[in-house]
Amino acid sequence: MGGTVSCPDFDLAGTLASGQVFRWTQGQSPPQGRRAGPAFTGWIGPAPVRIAQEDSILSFQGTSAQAVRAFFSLDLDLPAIARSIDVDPFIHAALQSHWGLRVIRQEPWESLASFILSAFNNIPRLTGMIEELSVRFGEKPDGVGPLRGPTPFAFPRPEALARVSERALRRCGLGFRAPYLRAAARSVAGGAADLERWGGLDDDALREKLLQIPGVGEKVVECVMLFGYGRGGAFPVDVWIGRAMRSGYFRGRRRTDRRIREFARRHFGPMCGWAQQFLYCQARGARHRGAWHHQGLRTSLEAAFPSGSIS
DNA sequence: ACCCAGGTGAGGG
DNA sequence: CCCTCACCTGGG
Repeated sequence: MGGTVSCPDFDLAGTLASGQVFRWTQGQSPPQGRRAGPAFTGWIGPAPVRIAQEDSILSFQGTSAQAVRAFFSLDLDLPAIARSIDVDPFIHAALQSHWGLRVIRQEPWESLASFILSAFNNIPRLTGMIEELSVRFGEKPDGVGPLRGPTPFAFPRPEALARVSERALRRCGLGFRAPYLRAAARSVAGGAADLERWGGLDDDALREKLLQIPGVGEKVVECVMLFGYGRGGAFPVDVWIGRAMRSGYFRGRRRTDRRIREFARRHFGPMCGWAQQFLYCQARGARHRGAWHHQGLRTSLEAAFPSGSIS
């Protein structure tokens, strides 16, 4: 299966690099075509996929156009979302710098597991852990031929991980996260956590349910809601967003994550999760450009968020 | 060698 | 509620 889909207001490379998903890699050779961008390989649900962008056209192999659209939220109107969250100079700058960024919708289980593993971790290591788990416990779909990515193994199903000992999980480098992931897998596999059915719940009910899963706290809940269930009103506050928000909206003063989240929901409205993604990339971009290594935190954030503070 | 990382859960104020 | 702290490892 393969084909093309139209993708206005979309930045494939930027979206895949924005810390929402951890199993996509840039392929070696761009597909034929003068203005084609690099090809990426990864997974959309159970299917290994290869995909490349040329202007406003996405060409892909391995899955359906509908799956591609859903995965990258191409069915949503980014300009409309942007207008709704474009309420101050900080977010405005972030929207401009990262135009085309979209919130990805991946499977709730993979999202849940990935963000459980993100605790007190860094992205390179997290990526390695997920890779290791997939190689050892993921299924290999039949007929993985021409579009084989880095790993011909799917992300492990909860049933598979539920059978694995904590010790074996630790051997994948999970450290103290091993019992958390194991407990979550057992909870899902055993039916106590019915991720599929929970898709029908409203935000508050879903939040409450997810929070009961072992190893899942407020931050992970928001990530799963945003990246796994497509809930635009979720607002994960990680260290990067925390810094950015304190700097931009609270004059650098301490605020609890909860307060930051509540402020963001009021301030940005029902699609605040998208604002989060843009601000996250903006804050992280400042670090990648070296700002935080060579200057103080405050000054670098001012570089990342060029206007004066509000609120 | 040394520091630190996209958090959670437990304990106490 | 809010604050503090320990926590497995391996990238940088």
